[in-house]
Amino acid sequence: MAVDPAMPLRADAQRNRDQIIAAARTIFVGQGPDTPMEEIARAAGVGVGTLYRRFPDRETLIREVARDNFARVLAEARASIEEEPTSWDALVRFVRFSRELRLSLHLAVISEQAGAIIRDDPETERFRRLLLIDLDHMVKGAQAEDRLRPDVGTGDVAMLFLLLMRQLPTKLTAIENAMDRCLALVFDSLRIHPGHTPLPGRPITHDDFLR
Amino acid sequence: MAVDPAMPLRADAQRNRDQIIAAARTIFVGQGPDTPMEEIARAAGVGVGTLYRRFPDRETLIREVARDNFARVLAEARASIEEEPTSWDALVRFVRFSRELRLSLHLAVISEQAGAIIRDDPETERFRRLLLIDLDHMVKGAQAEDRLRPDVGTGDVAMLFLLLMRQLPTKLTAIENAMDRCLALVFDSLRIHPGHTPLPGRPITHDDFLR
Amino acid sequence: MAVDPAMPLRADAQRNRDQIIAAARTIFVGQGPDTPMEEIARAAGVGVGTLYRRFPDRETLIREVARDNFARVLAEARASIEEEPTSWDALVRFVRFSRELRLSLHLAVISEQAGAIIRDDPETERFRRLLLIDLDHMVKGAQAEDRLRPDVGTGDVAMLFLLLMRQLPTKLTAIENAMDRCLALVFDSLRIHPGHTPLPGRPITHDDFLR
Amino acid sequence: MAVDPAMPLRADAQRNRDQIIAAARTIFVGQGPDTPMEEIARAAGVGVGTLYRRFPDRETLIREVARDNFARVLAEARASIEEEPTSWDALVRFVRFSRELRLSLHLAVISEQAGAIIRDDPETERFRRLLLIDLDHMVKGAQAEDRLRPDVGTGDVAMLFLLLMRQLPTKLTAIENAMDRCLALVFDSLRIHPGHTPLPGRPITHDDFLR
DNA sequence: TATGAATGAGACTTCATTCAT
DNA sequence: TATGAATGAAGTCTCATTCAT
Repeated sequence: MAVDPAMPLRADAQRNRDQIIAAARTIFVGQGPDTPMEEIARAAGVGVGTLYRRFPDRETLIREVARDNFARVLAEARASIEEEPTSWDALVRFVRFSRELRLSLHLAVISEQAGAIIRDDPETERFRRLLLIDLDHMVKGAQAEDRLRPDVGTGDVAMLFLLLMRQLPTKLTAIENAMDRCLALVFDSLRIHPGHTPLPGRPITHDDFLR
Repeated sequence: MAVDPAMPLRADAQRNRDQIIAAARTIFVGQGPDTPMEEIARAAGVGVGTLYRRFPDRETLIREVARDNFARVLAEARASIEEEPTSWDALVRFVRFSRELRLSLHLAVISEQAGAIIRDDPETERFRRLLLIDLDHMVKGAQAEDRLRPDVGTGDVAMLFLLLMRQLPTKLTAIENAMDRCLALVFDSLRIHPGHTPLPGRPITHDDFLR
Repeated sequence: MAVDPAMPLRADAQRNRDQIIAAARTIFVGQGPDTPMEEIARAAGVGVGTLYRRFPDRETLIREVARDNFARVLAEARASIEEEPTSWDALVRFVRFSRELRLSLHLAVISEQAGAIIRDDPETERFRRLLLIDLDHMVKGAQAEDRLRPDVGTGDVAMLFLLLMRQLPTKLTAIENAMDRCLALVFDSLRIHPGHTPLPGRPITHDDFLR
Repeated sequence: MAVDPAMPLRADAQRNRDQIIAAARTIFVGQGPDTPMEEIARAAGVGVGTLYRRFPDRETLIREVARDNFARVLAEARASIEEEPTSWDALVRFVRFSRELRLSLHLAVISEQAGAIIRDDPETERFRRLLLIDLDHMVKGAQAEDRLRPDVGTGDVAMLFLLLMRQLPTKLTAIENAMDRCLALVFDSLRIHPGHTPLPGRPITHDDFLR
């Protein structure tokens, strides 16, 4: 009766699972992680029973959606590193395009409960570590390239972009270019240039972020 | 049954009202606007009945908390303008210290429902306009002082700080100085200095923000 | 603290009491006996506190309104007997004009709870007995006058008019003459005339109605 | 979430639905339409959840019970017409046996709210029209048979029986034959006989009843 | 004494989860 | 196995009654 996680799902079951995750992602973004399970099931085109067979409770569903999302972000990070000519470029691309990140962050922030679920999940934790390693790679690389100011740490960058990933009210999103300009400004502050002011304290490092 | 807003409340009723708003503020920050009304009442030291007599439904409570909060932020903006020697200093102080703003933003973002309530409230809308006028004043002033780069508009600044006001997971908040460093970085990007890169598009103005 | 029923109320207190009964009567007719006490108080132009000082609970209020109403009906019955030339005329007038009766009946029927309160009240019971005596007087008199068919008892008449007293939906009330025609028809059936069909069973008497 | 009325219910669901309607009918008659939903559910042998799945709110439940009841009354009217030898007999049978009617009427009268629900329901309106057509048929037929006095309209008859359908306090119901005698009296007034008094106004017709 | 504020029990309704078909 | 029906706990809100001003 219990589902053996080792055995791969039958094709149709896998399709169901994917539909549910996709539907849940969309709905979580639009209405938050408290949306009735029945509504999620409906959006996925399955009955609640099927939803519960795949994900025994809401907690599990949230966790799986978060994992799935983190995996996509990680893939994007890796693609950026591999495909861009410099670390700085990789960093810029990664931040610019990883709007995907938003969902995980959104989930992690929007509800105490969902946040706790995500924080406590070892699998997500693993993704986070890997992601931070990649980010660290980009940051250190960009500093070696003399593009990124040397007095910031990977943690500083992570935190800054965490803030920038915020979901904004729909109305503001509509303002043309607004988000691009914000990113440009922030990148400008990270870029090496004469006359930048010293930052308080010490750099926040990669390690500071792992508890 | 309806509460006549014109007539001032009896002393004890006013005290209760204040306690409820204070309790709701705290709880909304910690657990979001979906917290059971009973819990809010308990935190305020009153019965649910009293909570409902003062605020006929959750919507009203959220709206009132948001109004109260916006009023505080506005007061801080004015104090900054009046008490700081330069517009740039006023801007820095306002952003640094207006952590209060966080709550309204949090509420406006954390739940579609709460966001809609706040957006649709004409009183909050009024606060928003006034606040934006003050911000406009600071921005224009700081540009006249040659401290703020001239290619940003009030809307750019508003948006940037909106993003930075984000509520972060508790763990990150704990990292010493992290937030200060982020703010410093962003201010650095706003400050006039040689070699800053041009921004895409045109400045987002004060007006862009008012729909 | 308890109210001594013997001591007559002060003038203003008596006025309050009357206002409350009048307001309650109107509201009970319009919205039934479950209307919030606060609304009744408002309609009477007093605070709830005052309402409760006069009538310790809803049950008491319902009882008092019913008593008041029965007293009016009884007065009408007596006036009919005294002022009309024949018993038959008295009966017709009493039934035609005692629309007041409707409220008590309405109350007694509209809610199980209100009905029980009224039935269990010895004072109302007393009124009922007196009223039935008067009705008996009219019925017997009208039979002696050879106007009312002899095979009906006072109980038959009471029951018939009880049914006719029914509160009708507003729409129907609006139909011109409709109620008058119904009453005329029924009176026609009571009047002595040739060829009326025998009734089943035995006459329902005055006593049948007193349990 | 919404129930598609087109698709027939699963066998068990239909059984539950029927039980709920039956239980609600009984309880509405006994205690009025304000009885706690939980009590209705208990009487039907289901959980509240089931009750709400089938009838999203009290309003819907009241409406459905009323529809069901009207449908039964209509069926009785038709059976009377088809099975009785004369229109007069049909009318007598219909009125005598349609005690079912009582519930709808009771509901329509006992509470302003319930009355409004029923009046506003187009389906019930439809039943009402059909019923009135059948009644019209009986009345006109009985007049053609020279059994029913010619100076009454279908509306008069409807109104008279509406009044007679009233729910009486339990105690009175217990009086043997009492109701039969009332009906007999009223039928007597409708029957053609010498010496009946003229009625005021003009006959209330079928059309008067349809607004 | 009159007022209207506070209380809390209880009714309504929703939805996570389980279970019969 | 997929479905959607049933359940009941939990949250929202109302209102009878009590109590402070």
